[in-house]
Amino acid sequence: MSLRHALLALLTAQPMSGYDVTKVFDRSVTFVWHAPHSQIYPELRRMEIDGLIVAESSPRGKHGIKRIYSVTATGREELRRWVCEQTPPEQVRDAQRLKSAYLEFDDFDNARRHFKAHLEHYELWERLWATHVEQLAARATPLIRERLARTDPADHEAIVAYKVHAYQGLVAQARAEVAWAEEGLRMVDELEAAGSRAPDVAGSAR
Amino acid sequence: MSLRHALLALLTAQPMSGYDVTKVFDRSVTFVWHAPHSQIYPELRRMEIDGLIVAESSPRGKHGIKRIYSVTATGREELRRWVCEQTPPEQVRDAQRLKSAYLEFDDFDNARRHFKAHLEHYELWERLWATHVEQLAARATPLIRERLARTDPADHEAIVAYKVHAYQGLVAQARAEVAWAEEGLRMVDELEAAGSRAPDVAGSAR
DNA sequence: ACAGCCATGTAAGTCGTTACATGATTGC
DNA sequence: GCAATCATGTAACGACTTACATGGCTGT
Repeated sequence: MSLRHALLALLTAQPMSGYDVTKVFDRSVTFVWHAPHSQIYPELRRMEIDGLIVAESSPRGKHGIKRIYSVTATGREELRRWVCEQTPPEQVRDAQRLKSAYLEFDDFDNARRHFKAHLEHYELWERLWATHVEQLAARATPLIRERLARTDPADHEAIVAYKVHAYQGLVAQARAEVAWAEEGLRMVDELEAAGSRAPDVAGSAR
Repeated sequence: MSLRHALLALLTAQPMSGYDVTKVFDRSVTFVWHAPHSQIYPELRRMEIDGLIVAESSPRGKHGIKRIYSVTATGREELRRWVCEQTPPEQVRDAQRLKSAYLEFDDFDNARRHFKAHLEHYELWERLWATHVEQLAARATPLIRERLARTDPADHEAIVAYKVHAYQGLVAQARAEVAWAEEGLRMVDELEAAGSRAPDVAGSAR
């Protein structure tokens, strides 16, 4: 149940509405966890019921209510518990890689298209994450400013260092993916040059 | 629905029982996709209903039936369709990294334990995947032998190359994770040496 | 006889995706 | 007046996890 902890972590920086959270989650580059609003709103409600957060409600129009959530002492304790706990590493489940292992069912052009898309995707994210690392290191994002403003200055160095390091990990991953896709493109060219049979039919032999 | 395609891909190498598949999935290093048997058995049944695979059944003891599944022409076509189709890259959802970004809620010793576990995990998998790459390149695993025996020799080079490349991607990922964890350990040492405050209480300031 | 692995399932519950739905405010 | 964006939800379905459950075969 990491969505809950992602939300808790975010709200320790700054009290926010559900909408603000969805923005940070799916529009900004700020996060290592994706979730759609249809998952976020109900989870915030459940967290409120469980006493991890409290909402300050104000009316919005005739019907709606706007809720600004902030983390309670219980929520803070739960976040601490989760961070301290060792969680077993996730199991591999990598559809992109799985597919790449069976490209003999596809033709060379499409295989190249496949690796090109991979390349472009990770080049983009490498840039986004790298930019975010810079901004974190410069303590320049609104969120890190808020977080630092709410914590003891003696902790600031560690708070920033941990976040910078986490995003650097994502940058490194992205670089590895870019290199892998480039290698894939070279491989397809070589296979084609070596005159491997048009693989459209490969695998259908029996 | 990639489990379905992972199963299809596997069964194109060689007809197998559900049990064999679970072995390949969770005991051997052979795969880039994890799934427990409780997910595999029902999925195989559904795939049979959908005409993607057929079972050759033989009785086992008084009650049980042993089923050996093989891929039909429809199944083969479905696999081809899936491989050719461009799938959007997965969204980030990385609990380990999320946690690492909030280690200020933990103490230095436990933060180190966290990175050590990460390091050991990926060192292990790097070895396992690297070994698998070697064995694939040497065409030495039972599964790749079977697969090659059932396909046109003109395709063998591509079939092996794609699989080798896929697993090399996992090896590269694992190396990046190892380097990241080592960097994390250095970071914690530096933070401690620099005398950042005991972070047990960090973040609880308000 | 017992251990260990072969072999196959069900069930309950959680997590996540996709689509549907509604209304308010702000700026042009 | 309209578009864009703010803001908040529900519903259905599918994917995945964890635990429970059963029985066969093989070697010692």
